[in-house]
Parts: sequence; structure tokens; C-alpha cells
Amino acid sequence: MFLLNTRYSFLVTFMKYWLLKSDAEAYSIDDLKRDGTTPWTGVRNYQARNYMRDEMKPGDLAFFYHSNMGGSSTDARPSIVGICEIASGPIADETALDPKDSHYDPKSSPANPIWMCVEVKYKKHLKKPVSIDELRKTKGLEKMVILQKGSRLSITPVTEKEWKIIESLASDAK
DNA sequence: GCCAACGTTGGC
DNA sequence: GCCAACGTTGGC
Repeated sequence: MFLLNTRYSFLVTFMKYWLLKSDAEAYSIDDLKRDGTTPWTGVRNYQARNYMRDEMKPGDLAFFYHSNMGGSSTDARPSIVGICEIASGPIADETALDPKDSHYDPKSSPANPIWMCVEVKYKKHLKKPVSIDELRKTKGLEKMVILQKGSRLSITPVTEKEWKIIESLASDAK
């Protein structure tokens, strides 16, 4: 028993939490709900790619964040709106290999795909979205990468403490 | 729509 | 290897 528990806590310790940004007009949480699972393509930043390629593991959880580019149709503030699950290991980002795609990158090839992604699976909408303003004024979240000035990284790690605080803000704690 | 901050590119 | 120019991000 003791052994089993030890192994279990080992696994729990190594589960990671993430935050994925998406422009709601380009791909929203509702799109993900409709699709069920989707490859997280189009990321063209090396640090974000490295998180997907090297650090994400199936079963990791991620907040789905709507950033607010364009913003014509909605008055909503940028917000965390849902939760999804990492559903695969690293796979080639097909959009980098397609000359007709706006994310095409001639440096990538099927034999040597420099852009990698993971599949992401819909879990749920938060009961109550958590806006960037709420994140900013909540104690314990000061170090979140997306709240740092000028931060543009679209995939960022979230600590377990931050995750739990945000879940409670969303009235979504287990 | 604006524009500061950022990451990448390419000339040197 | 430096760094100016460029394109993009994303909050406002």
C-alpha cells in the first residue's frame, strides 16, 4: 500500500498545468468544444514550441485563454474561459508544411519538421470566465507570465497553486 | 484602430 | 556577432 501511494504521488507531482492563448475570433473554446480534439497548430515561437515538444505530456491540463485581438464583435475582456487536456505527444505541425497555409514555413519539411504541436482535447467551459483584470488583482497570481508587461508568449506554464486559485475564482474548484 | 513590446531576420 | 528594420502580438 505504502509503495502504491508513493508511486501515485510521484505521478501527481509530475503532472503539469499550462495556459494556451487563442484569439477567440481565430479559434475559440466553442470551436474546440465542437471539434473535440484539435492539433494546436500555428505556433511559431521557439519557446512555445519547446513547451509542446519537450515538456507537455498527455494528461496535462491547460486553461484556454481568449486574447482580444480584433475584438470587434465582443466587449468581453481577455479571459480564461475553459479547460482542456493535452491529448498527445509531439507531432509535426502540418500547417508549416502546406505552401497554401498562412503558417507555411519553408524551413520545415516532413523529414525535419521544425514546428511541432500537440493535440488538445476539450474538457469544459469554466462556470464563470476569469478576466485578465480579475487575474491582475488576485493575490498569488502576480508571477503569471501572461500578466507580465509586454508578455506575448502564447503557451505558458501555470503552477499548481495558480491553477487552484483560478479554479476557485471560476467557481470551478473540485 | 493604435502602438509598445517583442522575436526574428538579414546586412554588415 | 551586432543591431536596425521589420512583422506580429495583444492589451487598451
